[in-house]
Amino acid sequence: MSVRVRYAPSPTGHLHIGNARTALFNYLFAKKHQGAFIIRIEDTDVKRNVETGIDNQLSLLKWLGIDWDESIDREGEYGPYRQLERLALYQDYAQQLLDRGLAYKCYCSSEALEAEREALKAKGDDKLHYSRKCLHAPDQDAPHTIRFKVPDDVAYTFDDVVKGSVTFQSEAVGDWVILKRNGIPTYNFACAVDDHHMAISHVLRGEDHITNTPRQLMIFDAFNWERPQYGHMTLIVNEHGKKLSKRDETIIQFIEQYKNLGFLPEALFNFIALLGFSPQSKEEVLSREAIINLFDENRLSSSPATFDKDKLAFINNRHLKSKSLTAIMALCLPYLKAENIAQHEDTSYIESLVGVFQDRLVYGAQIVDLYHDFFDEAFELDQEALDFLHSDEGIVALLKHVRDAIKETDTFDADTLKHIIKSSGKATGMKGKMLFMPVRIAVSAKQHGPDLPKMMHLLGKDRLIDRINATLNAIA
RNA sequence: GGCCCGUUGGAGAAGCGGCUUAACUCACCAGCCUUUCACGCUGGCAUUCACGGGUUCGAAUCCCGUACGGGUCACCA
Repeated sequence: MSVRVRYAPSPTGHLHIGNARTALFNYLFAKKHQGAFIIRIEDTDVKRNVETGIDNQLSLLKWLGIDWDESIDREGEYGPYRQLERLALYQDYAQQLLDRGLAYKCYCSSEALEAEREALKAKGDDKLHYSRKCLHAPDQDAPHTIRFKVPDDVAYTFDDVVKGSVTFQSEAVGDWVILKRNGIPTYNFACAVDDHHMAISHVLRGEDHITNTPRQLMIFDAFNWERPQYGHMTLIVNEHGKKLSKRDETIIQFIEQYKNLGFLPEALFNFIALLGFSPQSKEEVLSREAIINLFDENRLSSSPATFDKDKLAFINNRHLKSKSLTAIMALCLPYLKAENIAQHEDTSYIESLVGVFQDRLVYGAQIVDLYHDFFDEAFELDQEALDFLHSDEGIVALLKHVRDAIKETDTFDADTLKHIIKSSGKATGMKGKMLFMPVRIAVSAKQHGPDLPKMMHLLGKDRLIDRINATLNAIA
């Protein structure tokens, strides 16, 4: 049987990191097994469908570098790929179950069901299952749902690709709705019918779906269809071990936000691939090709994957470093323009600026923060900096020498500035750290930063002189 | 509460009964390099795998129990 996997998003909003991960692993699985990757749109919750939801998600998947073989924009022989266009199919199967006595019509109102559940809860009942009140109800011409009649005493066992053997007893599941009052199937029913009809061989999805699996198996068994193989990928959790919630503001969770911040798609691809999967490799910074080659579903982790922001930063930084200066300039330019820090014409300025920060840049938009950190007018020496400046008698003379040399120079570039620092050192007897560090502090107020002469060049002559004077005043 | 799943260093994470005196990565620290900073390179960083029992010649690895954490129980997907 050929490998066919699917990613089944609902068009309810933006591409979440967890969904991107599901899509990515299915894509990798298909690549590895020379199978087909299908995207099926699960739009059965008509109230929540968002008009542009799907186009937006698909374009972001493409941006990440995830491609598919069949979907709404690439019809294969298993279409349509949108569930609302397949309603007749589900209705037909629901009718078959009805005819065979494996399902029944339920005339209970939502309110009545809600009350029933509340009552059970109040009684302390563990199961909260539907009472089967309508199991033998006479056929009526009234609005109804169709419920699947869950068989008694059946153990649903499946060999999960990541969890191993998992069993659910049928008693754990109440008679569940397969067709809603509006004639649209519920998720579990549509999903099972489509997985069969689209010849899906493997279902890789998040662990939050694991309790849905017995319901879907019931449908496969009822029609005697061959079950696909399931694999439930571990949840992505935050640093406190909680499932990533879309409301959690401490973690950026939507792919679009990363794109807007100037993260690299290949870095995100890399990072997401490491969420619940660990390649047999000493290296964690990997290209898409390397990840495709290294992917192995047997190395999917069964313990929760922690979303590690530091790791993301590291990975993106490393991918960024391997880029050409031109590429990084292109990445940073929009942010610099938006802040009026630079314009298209200033290529040599942008080149110097980006070049100076290239090593430490984590994402494109960060260039603005780095710029402000080092070039803003605000210039304040903290206690640690002052202590350092007071640590040697010769520092005042050194700074004065540097300042005067800057004043007098006609050429103003990084090489000249480097030369000025060196000759000031010679003239005042300062060297090594005691030469560079006072100058660094006097022009940036910081003890860490980019290459000193280059940074000084970017600061400009006037600002250098002002800052050195301010420093001299501060330590006088 | 029922049912499912998980628990390895400051952080991520390998390991699937002897090759583990627990890989690799991040962070951190030290040294080298650079007349500074950063990059880079080298080295250091868990006598121990939630806890308690058991199986075994041998357990982080298997079994049972406890604790803790999480997921799920819709006419949502």
